[in-house]
Amino acid sequence: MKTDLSKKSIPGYNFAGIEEKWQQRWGEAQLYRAPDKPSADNNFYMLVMYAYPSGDIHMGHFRNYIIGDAVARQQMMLGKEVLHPFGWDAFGLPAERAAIKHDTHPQVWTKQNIGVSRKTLQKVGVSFDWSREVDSSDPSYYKWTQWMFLQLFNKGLAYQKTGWVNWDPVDKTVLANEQVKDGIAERSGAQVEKKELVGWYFRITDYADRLVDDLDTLPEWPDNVKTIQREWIGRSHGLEVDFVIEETGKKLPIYTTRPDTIYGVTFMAISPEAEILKSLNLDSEYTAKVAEYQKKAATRTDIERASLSEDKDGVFTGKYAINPYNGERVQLWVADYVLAGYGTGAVMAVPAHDTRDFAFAKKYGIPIRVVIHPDKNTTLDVDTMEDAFTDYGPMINSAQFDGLTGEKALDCVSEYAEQKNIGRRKVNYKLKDWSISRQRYWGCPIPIIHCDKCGLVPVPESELPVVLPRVESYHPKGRSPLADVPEFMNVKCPKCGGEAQRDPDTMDTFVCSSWYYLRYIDALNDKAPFDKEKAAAWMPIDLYVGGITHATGHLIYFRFFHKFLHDLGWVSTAEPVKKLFNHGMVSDADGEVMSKSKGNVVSPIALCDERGVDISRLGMFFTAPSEKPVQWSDDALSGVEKFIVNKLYPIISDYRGTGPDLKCYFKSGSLPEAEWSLYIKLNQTIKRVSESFERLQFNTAIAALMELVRDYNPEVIKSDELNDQVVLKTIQMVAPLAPHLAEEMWQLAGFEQSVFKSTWPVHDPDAVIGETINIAVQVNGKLRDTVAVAVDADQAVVEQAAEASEKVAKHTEGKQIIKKIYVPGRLLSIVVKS
RNA sequence: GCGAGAGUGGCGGAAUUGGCAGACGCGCUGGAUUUAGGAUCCAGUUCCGAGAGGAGUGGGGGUUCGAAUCCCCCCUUUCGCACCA
Repeated sequence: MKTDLSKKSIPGYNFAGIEEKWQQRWGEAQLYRAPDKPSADNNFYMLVMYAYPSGDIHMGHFRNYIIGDAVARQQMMLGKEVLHPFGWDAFGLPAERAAIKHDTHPQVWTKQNIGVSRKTLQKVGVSFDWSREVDSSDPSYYKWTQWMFLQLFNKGLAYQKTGWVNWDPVDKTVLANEQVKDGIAERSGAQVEKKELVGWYFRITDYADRLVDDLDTLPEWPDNVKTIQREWIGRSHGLEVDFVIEETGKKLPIYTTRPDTIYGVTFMAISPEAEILKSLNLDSEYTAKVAEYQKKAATRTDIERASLSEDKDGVFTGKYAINPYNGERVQLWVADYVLAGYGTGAVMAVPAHDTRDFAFAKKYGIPIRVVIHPDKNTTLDVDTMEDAFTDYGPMINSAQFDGLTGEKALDCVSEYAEQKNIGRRKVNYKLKDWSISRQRYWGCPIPIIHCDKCGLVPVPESELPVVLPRVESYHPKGRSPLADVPEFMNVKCPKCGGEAQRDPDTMDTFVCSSWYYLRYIDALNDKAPFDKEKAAAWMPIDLYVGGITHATGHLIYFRFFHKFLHDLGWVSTAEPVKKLFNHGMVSDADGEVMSKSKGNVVSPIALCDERGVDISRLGMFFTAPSEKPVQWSDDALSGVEKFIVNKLYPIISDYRGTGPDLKCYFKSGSLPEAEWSLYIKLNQTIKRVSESFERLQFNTAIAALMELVRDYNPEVIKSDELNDQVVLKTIQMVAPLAPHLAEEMWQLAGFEQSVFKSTWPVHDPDAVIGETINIAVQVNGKLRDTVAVAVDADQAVVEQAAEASEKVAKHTEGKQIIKKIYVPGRLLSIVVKS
């Protein structure tokens, strides 16, 4: 791929040589090395999600990282001190699985992959500061993950409990709710089972309110992510009402968001897993039936339960509960449409005003009582109702509350409960505490010691890290492989010195990724996870680029960690990230997600070897705006390849060597027309490209550069200064997108310093509009002609020009002109009466 | 089912706030050069029409001098949530 540049002694475009040369020089010059402690107001923290080292990076990573790279490089040119680090999310199940498959050790496998992936990233010229690289599976890192755990433990935010968990029967481990979708484990694809198990949890629910409320302080986060997080946290305001079990007088609290329907309760329903069920003392004729039902419910997965939503079933317990509002006695049922983990695990059932309760009541012939009407003049008839009426409306059949509606009704009914001490207002969340125990080997050990005498004892900070022992066998057995390693398990209790045992579980890898962005700031610190002052200077992250898949997982977890660290005084900001950007996914030409099993993976490294890094980058940028999904096809490269090889690179041979002052603007009238219009084109391009960068829409930036290069014709340019400004500023604008090429051209132009040390061009505000402009002329809203007028022409001049147009006259002749609307610089709209 | 977004040429996509729809690129057509063309250059390329002209941003209605852009209804599609009481 040589270009003939015979007119001057400029070598052809040899991308391989250029890439190698500059990657080496940039490395030597430590171009990407971020200052240890930046000035507080002139820094930019550019973060991309760190990578799971599975083999090599793929096109999705490539896209993600070149977006971040373009921003980082432009920020350098804007004079910012830039932190652009990278690292490895190195613990986790896939490493274990792959290691088992290849009969190697997870650590070996992981380190190998890190080596390969790092090399690829360096090869594609991403401007990471590798001196800050982190590896979450390295003791120097996970020492501090354990430290984080201990901080949470000390504040009572890390705790152990027995609970119903999501059990992955394939990977044989517990999963967090965030790792299960539609009852299917995200990683293994297995149907998740319910299991009652002891495990560690983080009390993220303590932060639920702040996690919701502070979303309002993030204007630069995409709305969809904020909405997803709000719904995931699922805050609702309601009332907890104490119903009473008739026989025993024991309280049976339920949670409702519709206190205004409380007089419509005709039965109660309890989840088969609910604790209260055990204390009911069922009569013998019901015990077996209920037990059988519980058993059946336990074998059903969540999806099965949900898919049966049309057909609700349950069993009567033989017991009754009393509604504290009206003293009514209602049947108590067990039904698996009631979730054990939400509210109190029991609900008041109002068939007339809840679809689920309605279906259930219909099935079992339970009475339905209407207590809300759509409005004052419409009444509902129980006999003809086909579905529940779930909207708000005036209360009826509700004693003293009759006539109240909506907000007011909720208020009064709640108020009454609190006065009579039969209930209390309550806020509930769908968000559950974060389950972090994993019964697997390849993870961060939990720094807790179990002592018969002292209970749960944290490992003293001075003894961190608790090192993950190197073991031969780590096959999943359903309990942690570490439990079978006595050298690891058996320790002395740090408190009493007696025999004690370590915790055999390892942590969810999302714990590791909840604070990695802070470690980058001070990656080599062995006295603390990071230095507070350095963090205060760099934080918050100015831009975080990643895929949307993390909206309910990582992006909630790490906000939680950050807030916790904020409370401890370790970080100065309440939120970690100022601007979040989700790039679109990369799929193959048929729209299929690229995966090894499908064999449709396009390797960025192969692409870059074949076509060159800069062409590959430009191809990816040009094919779609960054937020949209891309169906990758090599066809996307042909346009940008021609542009680079035939158009852009050769302009360096037109450089005349004046070394112009790039800050110097030309004055209107100082250049002949052709040159002035090129000067305007240059400045329009600078403006468009700069704006495109702000929106991360590199496709339009490239389009603008293509236009500029197309319009650039050195033969008609007499001013060497202008000519050279165009050449140099074009190189600068293309530099963040095609760094090697730009750097090479910059050097050929005679510069000794890197183009990334040069200053990003600023458009001349007096030169973005030409001397004459075209004004559109509409008649009755239809475009009839355009007229060219001087840029400073007033309405009268434009009207005159419009009148002179035959095309316009054709539509206005003999008609009465009602009005004329003039939009300065854009159009003239003439309204006529026909 | 609920919620949010999207729908523009053969294709990827442009069009800050309502103001010349289709920038830029791919593909395609014609031409030039060439032994050759999967190279390069020039011209053309939304649709209908020979032309004048007309239609046109998923479909239908509306607001406006003017709508891809705002409002209402419908269709399609992507994503999220999915018994949360």
